[in-house]
Parts: sequence; C-alpha cells; structure tokens
Amino acid sequence: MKSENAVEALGALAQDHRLALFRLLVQAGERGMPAGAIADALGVPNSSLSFHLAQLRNAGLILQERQHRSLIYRANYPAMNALVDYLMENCCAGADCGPATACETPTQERKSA
Amino acid sequence: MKSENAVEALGALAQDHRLALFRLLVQAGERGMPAGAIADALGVPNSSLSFHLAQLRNAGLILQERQHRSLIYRANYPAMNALVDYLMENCCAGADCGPATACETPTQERKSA
DNA sequence: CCCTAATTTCTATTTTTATCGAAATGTCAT
DNA sequence: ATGACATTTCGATAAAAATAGAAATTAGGG
Repeated sequence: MKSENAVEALGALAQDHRLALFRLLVQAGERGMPAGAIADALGVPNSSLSFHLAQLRNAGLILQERQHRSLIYRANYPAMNALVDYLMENCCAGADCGPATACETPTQERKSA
Repeated sequence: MKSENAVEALGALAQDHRLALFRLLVQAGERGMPAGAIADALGVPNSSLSFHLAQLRNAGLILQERQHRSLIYRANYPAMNALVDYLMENCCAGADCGPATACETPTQERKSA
C-alpha cells in the first residue's frame, strides 16, 4: 500500500459521519446496505450522505453496486485489512508482537485462514 | 473507545507527515526517537514538526518523555490497538473472520498473549 | 549565572473540508 | 411515455487544518 492511499483512507475515516457509516457497513457484512437505509440510520441529509459515501468510495474503503432502484454499499474488507497492516508494518522494532489482523469473509476466502 | 477519540486519532493519522511520523515511531519500538532525529528523518521544519507531534499526542497516539535536553517520542501501542479494534468491531455480521490485532511489547505485557 | 541547544508557541496566510437546499440524473412500474 | 422514487451533482457558505518564519521557552553544560 502506498502512503497516499493510506492518507486518503485515513482521511475518509476521520469524520464523525463517515466513521459511523463505515463501521455500520463493516458490521453489516457482505450483504451491505442501500444508501437510503444508511441515511436513515445516521440521520444525515441525502446530499451530505452522498458526499461522504463518495469520500469513502474514492478512498477505496467501500464498494457500490446497483440493485433495482437502490445503490447498495458494502465495506471493502481487503482494503481495511491493507490499511491496518500498513499502519502496523514492521511494528515494534523486531519485537514479537502478535500477527497482523485479517478479516476474511466467505466471498474472499483465499489460501490463508 | 469512544467515537470522538477514534475520529481524532484517525484525523491525526490522515496527513502525509504525520502518517510517516507515526509509522517511524511504530517501527522504532519502545525506545522511541528524539524530536530532532524525527525532524531530520522527515525533512520537516521544526515548527511544523512540533505542530504535528502535538496533534498525534493530543490524539493519544504517541507518548512524550524528557531525556536530558531532548524530548523522546514513542508510539502508544495500546492506543493503536484500540483504534484498530474499534474500526473492526463486530466485523462481518457475525461471520468468522479472524481475531483482532494486538501489538504487545515487553513493557506492556498484560495477562493475554 | 550565562550560553547554547532542543523544542515549542505565536501569528498570519493559504488550502482543504463540511454542510445542505435545490436541481439534475437515472431506474423502474404502469 | 409519464410519474414517482432513490440518489447524486451543483453551488454557495462556513469551518477547520497545514505551513513556516520569528520569538519565546525550557533544560544542561561550563
């Protein structure tokens, strides 16, 4: 992961509404949520929510998919993992300090886990 | 961890110089680094560095300690872990997706690990 | 004590970000 | 095609953050 991407991702998360939004999607899992339901859950006007969704999407932290009339958003777990790994890279000057996190979901299911 | 703290911490990390600075300290380990050495490593003017150090410190991500004439800064690993845990809390709608990260160092060494 | 070194605070300027109403877009149902 | 719904884009305003020089602070060495 490049520094620029990490800064962008962190910046996307560094805001009340967006942090709440991202965590909502993280907790919602692979199924995701439509924009309208998110707006209701957060109590943010549509236009504002749309702005924040775009920020998170630009940062690569969430994914968008159309389903009928709604746009469904879901967390990009690999991106989240990459960000956390970047933050903790080469942690602790070589001291043994536990494995890096990973959040694997059925759809992703690579070799590991 | 409260939402406010998380936003503050993420905001502190969402900036080129500060992200580089934090990662530098994360990698430096418990020994930490004096402000001057950090300024050299990052090529940032003292006054700017001081500003950024204060941001990270306010966010609780780094710790300060005086040693002779220098101020030594080091990463606050528990704070980093708490932030990551907050981000990933109740991840994946109950799907099994690996344990939360932890970065433990000799000085911290609590019950776990 | 005084001098030097390390770092921070002050101040002013520029750049970036958040907010939300109103209008535009795109999608489906009839 | 027409109407209704879900969501985004536009535009203007208000608020927050980054930058760096110069002055002030703090601690140690002689």
